[in-house]
Amino acid sequence: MRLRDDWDFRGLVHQVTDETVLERLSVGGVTAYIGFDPTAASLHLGSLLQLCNLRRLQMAGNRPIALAGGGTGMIGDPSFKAVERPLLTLEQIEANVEGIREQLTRFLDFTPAAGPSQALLLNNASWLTTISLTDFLRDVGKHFTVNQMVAKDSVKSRLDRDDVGLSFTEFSYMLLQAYDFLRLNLDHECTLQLGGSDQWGNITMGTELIRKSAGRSAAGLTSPLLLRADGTKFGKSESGANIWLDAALTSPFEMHQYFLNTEDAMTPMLLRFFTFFDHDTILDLDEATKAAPQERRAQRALANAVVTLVHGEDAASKAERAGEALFQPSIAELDETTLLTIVADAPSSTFGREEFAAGIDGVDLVVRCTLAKSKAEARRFLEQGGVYVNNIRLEPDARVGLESTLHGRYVVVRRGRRDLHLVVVQ
RNA sequence: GGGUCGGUGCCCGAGCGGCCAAUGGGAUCUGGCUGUAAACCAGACGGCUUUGCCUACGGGGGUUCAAAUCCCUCCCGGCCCA
Repeated sequence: MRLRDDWDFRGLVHQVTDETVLERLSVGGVTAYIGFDPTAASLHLGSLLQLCNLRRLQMAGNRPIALAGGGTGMIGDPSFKAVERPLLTLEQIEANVEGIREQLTRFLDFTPAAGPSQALLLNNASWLTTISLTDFLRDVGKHFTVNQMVAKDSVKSRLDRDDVGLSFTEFSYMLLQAYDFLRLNLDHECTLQLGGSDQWGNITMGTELIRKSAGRSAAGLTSPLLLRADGTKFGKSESGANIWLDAALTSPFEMHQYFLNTEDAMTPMLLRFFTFFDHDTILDLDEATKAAPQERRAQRALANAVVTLVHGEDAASKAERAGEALFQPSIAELDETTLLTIVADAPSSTFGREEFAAGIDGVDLVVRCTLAKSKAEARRFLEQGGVYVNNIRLEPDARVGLESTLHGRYVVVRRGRRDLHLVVVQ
């Protein structure tokens, strides 16, 4: 399968600077890069598409470069951002880059075994923090006019607003990213930059700089922005939190559940973006959703594929089994080992046997399990019928005691559809 | 530095002396229907020792029986001028 046909099928291409890009990628031997912002110590689902794209590139015989934005992270990309962002400290950024490095290795082959398509991880701090201001203004700034910079869609909305402004610092960001591309082009023969469609403006600044200052040609390719059917941004949990790739921040179980709950309309797109299934498999799954949506075969395949990719096969099958058992009332009939496997990812807390024997008030139980932020909230959940003990709804004024324990010491407390907590009585 | 407009709960935004824990929208949460979806419907949405009390409308101070609302001052932001 040629990369070009594959990417067309999957709808991975939004814009390209020229039509030869996909052709060259299909042949192989191209060095291409994507930048990752070290705004946190872990990447989240927002970066998943770009990670997959780099992986696809490499599989087709090209060399991927993951560029950690240790230098640009100090400035902050204003593209399509509504407000100025707080600056991160150098120490924060360095720590974040370290965390991200680890995650990239799951997607890309950084070993010499990959030969000419061996992946590289670079940090733009190495050149951005050492170039002098005057050099930068002469060598980079001179090639652009403020007129064109102001006209960029990515900053236009900020300039048009009358309640917030755009600092010079953030405004300069696009020049830094352009310079990154130039450096990679000169030092690593990198001729292509990929990104989300919001990066188009920054990418073309780079290709322009390379043409003007080095007289070389370079290209850009953007992927569509991931939107949910209702137009909102993809990749946040129900509570608005990010779904992280770090298992310590988002358990494999949560991630699995997230994809399992994908609405039908989104599933075909996510299968194309985030899995490496062949086209027939994908078309079959599309068909399965139409024929028997309640079975959610496509969602299951998607969830398993993504969790396997990010956390490995073991974690994926564990997450799947946990989900199956969790929503059955038969939880009380599970043997101890199975039960513990299922709730392994859930947060847990320990209660003393004596206090538990006396019976715990429902409100206290929910608060101590951190399933509610306050007693008022806990009361609300109870009154609304949103608290379950061992999958059985807990009445508002009920107490929970030893008779509720499974195997003499476990109680599975659930808040709402899918917020779990394991109580261990000691 | 000068002028001017503004800073309200997660976000947007109304209120402009008491009827304000603060209209409305969004987000979120819980429930219902379903398929552990989507859409839709209903309810909730600062805290507590919960018919009451406490904390909150950028910070501090003041006027008043009473302030998110008036005054002073400081901080922060937008725009214009220098």
